[in-house]
Amino acid sequence: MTAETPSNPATGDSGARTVPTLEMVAALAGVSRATVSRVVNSSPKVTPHVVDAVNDAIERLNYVPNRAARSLASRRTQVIALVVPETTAKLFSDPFFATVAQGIALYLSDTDYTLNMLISSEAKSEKTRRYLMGGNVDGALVVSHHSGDHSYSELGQSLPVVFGGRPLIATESASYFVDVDNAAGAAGATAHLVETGRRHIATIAGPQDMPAGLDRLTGWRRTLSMHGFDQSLVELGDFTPESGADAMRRLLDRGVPIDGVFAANDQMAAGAYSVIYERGLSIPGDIAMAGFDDNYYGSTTTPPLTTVHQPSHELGAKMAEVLVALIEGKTVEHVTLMPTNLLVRASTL
Amino acid sequence: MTAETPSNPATGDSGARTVPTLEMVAALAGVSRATVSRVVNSSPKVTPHVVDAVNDAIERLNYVPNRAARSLASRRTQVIALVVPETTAKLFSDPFFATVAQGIALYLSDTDYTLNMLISSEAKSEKTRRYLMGGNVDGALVVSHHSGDHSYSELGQSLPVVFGGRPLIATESASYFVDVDNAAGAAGATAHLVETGRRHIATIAGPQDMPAGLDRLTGWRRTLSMHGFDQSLVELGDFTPESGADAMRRLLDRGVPIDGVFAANDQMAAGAYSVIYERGLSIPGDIAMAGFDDNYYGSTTTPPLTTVHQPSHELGAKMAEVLVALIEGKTVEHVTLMPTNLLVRASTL
DNA sequence: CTTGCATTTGAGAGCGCTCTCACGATAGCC
DNA sequence: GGCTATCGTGAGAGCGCTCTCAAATGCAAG
Repeated sequence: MTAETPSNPATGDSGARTVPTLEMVAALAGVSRATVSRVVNSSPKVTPHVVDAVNDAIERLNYVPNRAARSLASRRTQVIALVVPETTAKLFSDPFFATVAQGIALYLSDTDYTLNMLISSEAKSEKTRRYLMGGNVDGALVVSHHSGDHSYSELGQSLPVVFGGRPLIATESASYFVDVDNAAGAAGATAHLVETGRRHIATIAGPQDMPAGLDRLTGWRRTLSMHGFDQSLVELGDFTPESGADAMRRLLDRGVPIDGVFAANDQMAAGAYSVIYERGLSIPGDIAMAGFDDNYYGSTTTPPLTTVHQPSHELGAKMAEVLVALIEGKTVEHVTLMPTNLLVRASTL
Repeated sequence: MTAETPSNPATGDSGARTVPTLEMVAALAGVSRATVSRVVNSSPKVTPHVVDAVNDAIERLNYVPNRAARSLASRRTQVIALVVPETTAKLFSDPFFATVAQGIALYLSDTDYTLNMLISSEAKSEKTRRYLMGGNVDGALVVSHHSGDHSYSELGQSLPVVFGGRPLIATESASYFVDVDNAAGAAGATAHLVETGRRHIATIAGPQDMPAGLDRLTGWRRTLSMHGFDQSLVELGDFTPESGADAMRRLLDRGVPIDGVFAANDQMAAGAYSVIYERGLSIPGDIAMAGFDDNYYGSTTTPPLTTVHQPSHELGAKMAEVLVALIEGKTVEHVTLMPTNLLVRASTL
């Protein structure tokens, strides 16, 4: 309405609405700063009657603790960094990642921690590292699809760090991570295929240099070996629909019977669909299909794809939970695997 | 490797790796604290030779300014909040939103500002408001699909706030927002249909209580009226594929000639596709289709959908840019519209 | 009624930084 | 050469909070 000054209250112009301080609350409540501090931090040793008086003053002044001052004095920042390597950020539109981030944010909104999201490009990784090490955060969460981004793994030695997704090489024993139980999910999906009567079950596996690709293949093998079935029907893809189609083509070209396929993700399964139809085969009549991820690709195929749902939201929440526990000095498991659940749809009858 | 203590350096146990302070840098460089501060903040009035000495000391100690102390002393937090109403967060997997967030983060990574992401549920909106007003952030960005979430609009009076997406009622003159130029994008897509020879152009509009729905319809009208074409071929949808299919069905049931359709988003366009094929019509032979959003739905149809691409990444960056300008006391436009660009694909020849 | 102990409260010293102000040094001027 | 500007630098006072430590209070026991 007026000029452009009111839009910048930081300047402290106009009414000079001073933000209330601990001091002011103390004065109003007729106690000392220390006591107010105790109430604010819910220390047990304060007389109930005093607590009320202080809370009343806080309410009246609409007091909010100043984070900076608190953190300076307590040497705790109450800030958690969410580090997103830029390579992953490119895939930010990836629903999986976005949902993980959401889970993290939601979990933290119930705590006193604040989420600091930072995208670290290759070029500025040194800046990021410095920021993290400079005592500006209490801990860090690193979410990444690429295990190569574990250049941040060394961070774990001087700052609590929790990774989303397990590193390819688990030798970095000092680090903490939360991941989806890929192997169990894949084993479950494969078991479901077996239960529906399939006996010649192939898999379109993911890249074997990615934990998700590796573990899902392992899960498939686990179920097959449990039943003594043939484990030779493996073709690799790179998680794209095209690679799924190619892999399916190679599988069918083998000329051996195939009545079920477990694809390591929904994209590849969707790719496989087109090839199956090309060959005049039906789903699930001739071949039952199961995928992994539970995303748009699987839900829009005809018939809808049976798939392994990942608890991405819960994964994020768990990451945050583990980190907070770590920061607060509790002992926690280095590895946490989140259970998946099978979403049975028409592609497996 | 050892116990679980080393994983929590915050405790300050073990080697007690003290974080270097300004004081230490000053001592090492043989100058006063004030001078180091000047160098760190690149004040112009420091002798070059001294600057070097200080930078040298900073390098040697691996010094990083303590954010809390700095913010306490300067009364600036260098923190920008990204407020995501929970209703929007539910749609976090929405690529549009995720990309906007990414644009914001990326822009800020080049500044001295830090991004604080917070999801505010209805229940905790008071907590969020307090946090924002409590001097913990220098400004806030509010991203939301629902104009109803502008309960945060009042924030603008005491804190610099920039909204992503324009509010439905623009009377809140004091607020700043950045939006995609929906009307221009829609007008452009429609103009493209005209250019390819279409004369009977319908539209599947979005909800008229959402700015995006409203403005895209306006854009369609603008182009048609410019050419003196019939503007009666309007059916409303709610941005879902199903609603698009229904709207298309209603349009075709009118029994009047239609040779082009502008759908207010790709999802509805995809829904319309199925109905068009059901009726034995071809795309673009009988009917040319254009959408809006440029997402997965449009790119996977057959033929691929001509659509309006939104600069979501740039939108986020612009929001951050406007907010930073605002914080720094500069005068900026209240309204910023980001240009869209038309992605011509096979659905319009 | 005094002594001792537990428990609540207050005083005060920082946390690491910014920023005002005053100082000494250099430069420019008549 | 003495005078006033100009400039770079340092001293020191906080910013709002936490936390230690001591004082004050209350209460049970002697």
